[in-house]
Amino acid sequence: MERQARRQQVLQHAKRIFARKGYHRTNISDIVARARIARGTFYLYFENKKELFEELLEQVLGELRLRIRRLRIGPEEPEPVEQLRDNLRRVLSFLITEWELTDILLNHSTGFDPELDSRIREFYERVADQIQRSLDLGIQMGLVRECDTRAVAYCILGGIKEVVGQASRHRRREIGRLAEEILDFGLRGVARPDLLAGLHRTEAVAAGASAK
Amino acid sequence: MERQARRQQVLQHAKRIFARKGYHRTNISDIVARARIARGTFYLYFENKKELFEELLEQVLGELRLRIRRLRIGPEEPEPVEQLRDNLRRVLSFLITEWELTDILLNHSTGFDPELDSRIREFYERVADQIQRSLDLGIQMGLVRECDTRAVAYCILGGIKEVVGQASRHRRREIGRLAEEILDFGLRGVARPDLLAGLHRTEAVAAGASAK
Amino acid sequence: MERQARRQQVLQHAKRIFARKGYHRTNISDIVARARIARGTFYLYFENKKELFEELLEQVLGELRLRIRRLRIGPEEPEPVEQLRDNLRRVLSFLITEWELTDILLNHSTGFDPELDSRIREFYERVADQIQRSLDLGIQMGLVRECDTRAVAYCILGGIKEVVGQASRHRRREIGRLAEEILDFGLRGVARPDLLAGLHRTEAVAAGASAK
Amino acid sequence: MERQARRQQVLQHAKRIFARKGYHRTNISDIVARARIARGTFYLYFENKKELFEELLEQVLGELRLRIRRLRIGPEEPEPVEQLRDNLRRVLSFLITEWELTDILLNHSTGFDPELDSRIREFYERVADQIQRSLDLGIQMGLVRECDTRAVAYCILGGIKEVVGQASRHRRREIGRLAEEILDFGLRGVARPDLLAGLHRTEAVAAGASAK
DNA sequence: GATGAATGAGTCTTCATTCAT
DNA sequence: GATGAATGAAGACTCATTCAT
Repeated sequence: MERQARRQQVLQHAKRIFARKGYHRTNISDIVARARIARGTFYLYFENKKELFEELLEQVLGELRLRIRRLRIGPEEPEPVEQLRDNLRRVLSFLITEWELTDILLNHSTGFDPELDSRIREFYERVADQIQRSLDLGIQMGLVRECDTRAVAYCILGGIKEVVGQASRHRRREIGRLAEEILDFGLRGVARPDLLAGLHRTEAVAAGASAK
Repeated sequence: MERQARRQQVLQHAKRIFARKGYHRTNISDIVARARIARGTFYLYFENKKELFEELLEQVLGELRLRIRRLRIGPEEPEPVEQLRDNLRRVLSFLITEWELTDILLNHSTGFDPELDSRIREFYERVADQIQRSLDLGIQMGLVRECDTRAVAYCILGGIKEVVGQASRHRRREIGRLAEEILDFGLRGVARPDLLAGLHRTEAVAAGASAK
Repeated sequence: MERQARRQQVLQHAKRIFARKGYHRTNISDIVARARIARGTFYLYFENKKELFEELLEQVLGELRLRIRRLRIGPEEPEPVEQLRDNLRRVLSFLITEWELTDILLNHSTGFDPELDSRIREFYERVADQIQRSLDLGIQMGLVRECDTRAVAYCILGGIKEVVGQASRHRRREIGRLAEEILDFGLRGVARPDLLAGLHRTEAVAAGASAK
Repeated sequence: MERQARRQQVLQHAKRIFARKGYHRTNISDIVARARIARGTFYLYFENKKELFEELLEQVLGELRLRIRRLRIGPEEPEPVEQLRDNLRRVLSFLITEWELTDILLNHSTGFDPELDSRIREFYERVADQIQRSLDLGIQMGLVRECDTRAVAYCILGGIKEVVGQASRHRRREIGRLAEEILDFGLRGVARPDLLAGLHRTEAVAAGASAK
């Protein structure tokens, strides 16, 4: 446990530096200087630089996986739109709190190790899958218009990534509003037009959705 | 002129390698081996590795700048939506043809040099600006619903990036359809709901738009 | 005394590891893990790694010194050949029992510390001296033919080292026979030819020798 | 070829240092300083330190293999003893000229790499095999007494190693005499006693041998 | 202009030893 | 006495860049 505490301490320091300088420009010297430990101490807790980095990456990916929940359908369950909103809020609030990790994930995690690259790619694929499934479901339920759900899923995923990236860069904190904005944009982008007519903002969609 | 030809030749080879291995894992040896020139020769044409990379980057950014045109409003000009569609098609067709450059831009260009990072960021900011301006204009013209145009601009930008990234990775070639899908999604996401009612797909929006 | 017991315990464990991996590839971690003590504890009992090694080395050298006795000449003393045989048996039986130490001495003790190197060299010189003295004595006594006794002493020493090395490597246990074989070979190599004529095997030499 | 020359130059310098300090205490800095090349240059010619060392080792082993020839029997061939003498002389003269390599082989080549260790062991096994075969042949021809030819082969091999080691250490140059002394000792050690009677020194043996 | 051998600063990593608890 | 976490000096290796030919 003590060991874990130490690891965490080093991880926290490393996180900051990686976020600022990226993987390659960060060297062991930077990390140990910042963490105020000796060179050798680092290697007591981590195999090497790459392992440390991977651990940070797994941290973000793990947290994100936890926060993205499948849509559940049932009488007891909240409206789909509500569930989407919750997902989005959970993800955004985590990413904006852990903006260093976000930055690492979005900007510094790619291109130096084929294995890591594919791990990240896979993660995004998984998320895109989930979005796509939701869209397909929406179509079945008559809430979503016909479209190339794969392409649209990527559009949505990309939109989220970009907004989050921007928000984390500028340390924006109005998560609620951002989530709403993204959701609104996304839902309108995919909703069946007749459900949107004459309505204003998201409530409209939600209302349309709840009209079943 | 001969000089330029030589530079281009080396750039082409480097492009491939950077796309496959990224900046750091690509070394001068790789490049000169592939370009069949001597190590020293490389430095006759390029200041250093970074300069070569920057040049490739400028190449994409330049091409993209050329292909993204401001919306022009006037009696002679095509419909705004048409102009957007043209922009999107020009960009996509370039990115998918030059998928190596796309890959470099989207996956390998960040995190190893602060200056490059900010150059890229700036480019994206500029694009986001343009999208935002279009949205603001749309609002003025009564075509676009009220929204946080900055956030939505990032959503749109991100969506395009992600779809393009996916497409370039899998060498997709159905640019026209992809452009349509993105456009459709984006327009619906921002259009005034009343303009969408009862309509199907993009033609609806276009119609609404032309109805002024 | 307790202290000595602890030292011995550690030494025994270290002995095994040194024999298997040699000085450089054996690290303190190996030793303390095997001896089930803490890293720091090691340094309570030994100055450092080198000292531990030296102690093992002194152990072999000391034992060998004890087991190699000078030839004594006198009416009460056994025949010279008998004394040689006893020396050889004592040495071989020790080396083969303590095959790890043997391995350390013969294969891993050289080349990493000038001081140790010269200590070992000196030991061998001393042994070579003793052999040479025996040969000189043999010449005086008319038992040994004229020869470069130094060179021959080295031959004998080298022969013993090699046979022992082989035997220890393969855990051979037929010490008596090996001793006999070496003795036989060595004695024949140095005996005055006229004493060997018409005789068979070592008994012959022994007989010739006892014939004075 | 130029490349080979350079390698050789570095090898020569490294040879000296390895002979003086052994493998582990020799570091790349020592070698490049001595060879007056840059750190990186070293790695243009050698994979790493170990590879360089192996090359030196292969050099000695290769040369020795060349110099140790099988006994050939036939009417045109020199006497077996003469062939042995030639082998011994060729080996000794090489080892004493290349005393650094000899030193490396005999004193510094063991215990830091399992693979190298076994390569050297194999070499010696091969030599021991050859000696043993000669002895077996000698027994068939009635020149050599019955004995444990394996053990005796090791005695002879060890004797040679020790004498050579001593000679190389003190830069002895009287190869001819040393060879004679070793040969004399060895032959007497193995010859059938009846062939030795009444004879003096090696000529006796040679004569006995040629008497068939 | 072209070449490619040479350079050496920069990094990671290991491991014997120390020392606060 | 015992512990084992921490230390940091030492050393191997890489690779962008230079320069004599």
